[in-house]
Amino acid sequence: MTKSPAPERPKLGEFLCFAVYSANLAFGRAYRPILEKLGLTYTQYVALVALWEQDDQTVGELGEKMFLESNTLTPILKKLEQSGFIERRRDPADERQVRISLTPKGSELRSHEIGNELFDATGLGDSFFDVQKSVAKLRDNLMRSLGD
Amino acid sequence: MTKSPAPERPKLGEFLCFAVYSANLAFGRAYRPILEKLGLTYTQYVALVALWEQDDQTVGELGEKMFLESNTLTPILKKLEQSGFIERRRDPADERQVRISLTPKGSELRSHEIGNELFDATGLGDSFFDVQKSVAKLRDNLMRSLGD
DNA sequence: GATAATTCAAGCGCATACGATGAAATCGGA
DNA sequence: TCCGATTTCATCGTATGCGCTTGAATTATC
Repeated sequence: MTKSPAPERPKLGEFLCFAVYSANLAFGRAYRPILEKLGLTYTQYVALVALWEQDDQTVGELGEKMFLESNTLTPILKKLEQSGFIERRRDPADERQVRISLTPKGSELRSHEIGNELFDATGLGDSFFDVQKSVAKLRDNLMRSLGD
Repeated sequence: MTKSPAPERPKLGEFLCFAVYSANLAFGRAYRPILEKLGLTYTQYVALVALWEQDDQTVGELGEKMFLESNTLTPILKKLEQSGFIERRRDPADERQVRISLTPKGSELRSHEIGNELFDATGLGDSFFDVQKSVAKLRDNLMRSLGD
């Protein structure tokens, strides 16, 4: 019997899901020392970025952009409120909704350009934006395939 | 005073860190329904993949490949042991180390080709492997930059 | 051969992340 | 108007993920 051609099973490092999984851990660790001086966690930072793009959002809108449910977002937003970066208050027109808005302290942070500090660390050079687009596309495709 | 040209601050979706962050969430959700039929979580699955590549590793070696610390890995491995996928036992030569090895049940799972089921869902086509390489490179660059 | 330094897994506290559920407010049809 | 369905946020339980610390075992040094 001839030995099978051995389909060369991919090694762990070659799995895309694993690459994304570990790259996310790497980003978290790279950001940690920068953010912890500001008293922020990585997820809290992402929430602030979303609010810089569009202030005064409801919990649901913010969650849609961050791909998070309210049950995950609520404790994070309460922390950001405690730290004085944001305000949470019920919408008078619809008391079911909680609107999130930046405080001056939260807005001010925007000028720190934290994200730019890590551009070099990615080592991607000119392909940075291509990778960014590809990964975003990957995410959107996966999300869409879940809706079926 | 002339209005500044507005450096066009990147929107949230344009941040690479956010793309990776959300793509990781998307992968987790895509894998969940497949894996939960097998009684596995996403991280538990990644650990099994690492063991398929190389059986009989120590907790430390496994953690190095998965970019996880032993404190994170230990409870995950205990779950996998309870579920009957792996065995944990102290290395007689160095009793500090715990060696992890696959049970028949754990090895058998390899033939399910779970990863292949999601290839189409990524919608990347031929660029799949390019993206995989880019993201792995990104991760390695970030990790290396942390060592400085 | 005793002691100090190192290594390694494990325990603890905190912070996400998600499914299931609950509670309050709103909406919509009879 | 009234009552059930829906929307929206919050709570609870479980599972990662990390920094810090602990305790056991090995290695290095004298």
